[in-house]
Amino acid sequence: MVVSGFIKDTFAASRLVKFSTDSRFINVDYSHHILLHIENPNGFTWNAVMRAHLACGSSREGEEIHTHVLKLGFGSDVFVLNTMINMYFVCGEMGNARKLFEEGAVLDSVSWNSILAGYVQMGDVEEATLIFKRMEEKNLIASNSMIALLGKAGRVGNACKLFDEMLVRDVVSWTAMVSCYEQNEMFEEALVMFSRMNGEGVSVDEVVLVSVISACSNLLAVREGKLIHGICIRNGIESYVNLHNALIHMYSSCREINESRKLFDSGQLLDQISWNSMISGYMKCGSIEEARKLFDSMPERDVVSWSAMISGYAQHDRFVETLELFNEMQRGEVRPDETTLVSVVSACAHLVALDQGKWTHAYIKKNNFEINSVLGTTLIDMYMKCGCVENALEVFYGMKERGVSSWNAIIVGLAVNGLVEESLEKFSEMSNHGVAPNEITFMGVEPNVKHYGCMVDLLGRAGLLEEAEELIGTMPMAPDVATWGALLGACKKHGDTKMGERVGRTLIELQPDHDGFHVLLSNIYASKGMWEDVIEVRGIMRHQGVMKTPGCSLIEADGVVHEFLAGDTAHPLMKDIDRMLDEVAVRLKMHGYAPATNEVSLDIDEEEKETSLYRHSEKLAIAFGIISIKPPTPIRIMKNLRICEDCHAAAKAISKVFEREIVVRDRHRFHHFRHGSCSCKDYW
DNA sequence: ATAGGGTTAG
Repeated sequence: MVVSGFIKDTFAASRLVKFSTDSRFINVDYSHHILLHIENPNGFTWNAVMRAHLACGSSREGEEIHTHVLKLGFGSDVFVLNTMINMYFVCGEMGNARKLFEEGAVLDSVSWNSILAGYVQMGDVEEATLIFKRMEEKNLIASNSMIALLGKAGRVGNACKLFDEMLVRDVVSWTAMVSCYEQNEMFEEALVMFSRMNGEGVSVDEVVLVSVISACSNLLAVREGKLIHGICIRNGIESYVNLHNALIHMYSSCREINESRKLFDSGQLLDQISWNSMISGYMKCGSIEEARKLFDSMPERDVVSWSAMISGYAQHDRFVETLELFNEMQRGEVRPDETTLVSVVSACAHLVALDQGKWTHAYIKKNNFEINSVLGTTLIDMYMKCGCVENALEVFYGMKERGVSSWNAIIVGLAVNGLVEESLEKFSEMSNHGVAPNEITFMGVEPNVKHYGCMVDLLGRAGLLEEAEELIGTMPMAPDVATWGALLGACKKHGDTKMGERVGRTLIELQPDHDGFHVLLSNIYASKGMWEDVIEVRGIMRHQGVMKTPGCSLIEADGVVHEFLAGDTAHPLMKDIDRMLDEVAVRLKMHGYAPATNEVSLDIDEEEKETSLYRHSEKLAIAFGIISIKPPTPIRIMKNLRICEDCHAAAKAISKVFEREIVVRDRHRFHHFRHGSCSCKDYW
């Protein structure tokens, strides 16, 4: 369209500008061109021009026009003002937008909504909330956008409250709530919200349907999915392509891949996402060959199509095909991206294909791919599985951002490669970096609350009491008695009365009938001369009828199981055992081992301490073992509790001096003592 | 005329 001469009709000119911005041929220059030919541009015109700048995101030229607008006196046109606010925040200049807003002589509800929308789009909850609070009239649009913002910020409670307080709600308000739940992985609540919405007779649209179908996919709720599919059909919007794709995805997530295929075959409107969804659907359902057929027949393959196939092969342990397809991909036009490479590196890790792995790493570096948290973690895993600790560390140190998985990969990898100390070092480094460990951090096998217990114990023994307590605070499950017990023991050992008291009281609450914790707490008080507290704890014990159960060890000799209790003298061979204990003491002393007289026993009363030091059940059992179990059979002792520290020292000494192998099994693991050392160095 | 909600593929 050519504009010649001046346009007298301002309205027509403005429409022309608007056309240039609304049409697909957004063109700032063209709108300027028209502007030059307009005799009397009005607010409408300037607004249209501002919109052109808004659409192009060119704030510098926008500012020029802004100045011009002010000069001509259109600064007080509220439409122009609002569009300028909008333009500035689209260009990321909230400062300018805010300045306009605060200085604006005429503000209407749209101005308020616009400035609010700016902060909402930036995700700035604090500023948005301030603006929202300042609004005299909390209109529908502002409330809706606040709900969406709160949802994205994870503040579900605040979003609900706002929603409940609204006097008028429309489909957008409900959609904001549905998606608020969804984004916070509260999928059931999202469905409930949708059915409440239906109950109130609010008419649905494709936006809310797409959102709620996604909730069904996540819940694998195919029954509800089908109901919603029916709603789509009744509303005549089932062929809306996004909705169509969401349904295809929903059915394949629920393993009804044939339903997906029906939709796929019936769809007049298929896009790239439809094809890719179908392929990944087949992969998810294990129909690898069907996925391949579809892939081979695709009119156009993008990086997602390739990645879907490559990662599908990797997820089904078809690693050779993973690498083959990746090689085929490189012969074509489509470039892989970070996600593709994760699958490839992961396949290398499983195949322990170090050469291909190294090649892929080099490829990543050469092509300047960003080694993000996921890709870096996969590389670390690959190198660790191949035993290349140095390469893994190099990747680790080169990473900009490290998630908890990255730390896990390095901690577990080091441990698996036998570098236990380095692994533990990384563990404490992880805490220093403010990354909370998860279950996997505590080894690749059977991660559970016990691993926390071990780690708390380990940290506690090293005197890192605060770290140990912090670790308990980050546990994803409720800390059990053993975990708190480990920390209490550490408090006792390192003389932290304050923490010990806190932990001891927690424990007593948790398990009021446990004898050991009462005694331990009372011992902690006793060691600090806090006699009144000692008396109180002893009083609680008496009051609750808590009896101290003695420690117990079992040992088998000639097919007979012998039981020893701490302080127990009932065994028929007790005289021999006593004699042997004396001999043990003498021989140990001869070899320079000091008798453990200054060790305070953890589970024995103060007054019993003197007499029972050598009557710990394990020590009795060891003495008995030396008498009854002929070498070279190891002396095998079973403890139903954790073996205590002075016993451990004794076992080490005895294994050396008496040249006997001793195996103690507590409820966590086996402890082997040979030639004066223990197998589990990491533990003690 | 200007302001609000969403999702689907690796």
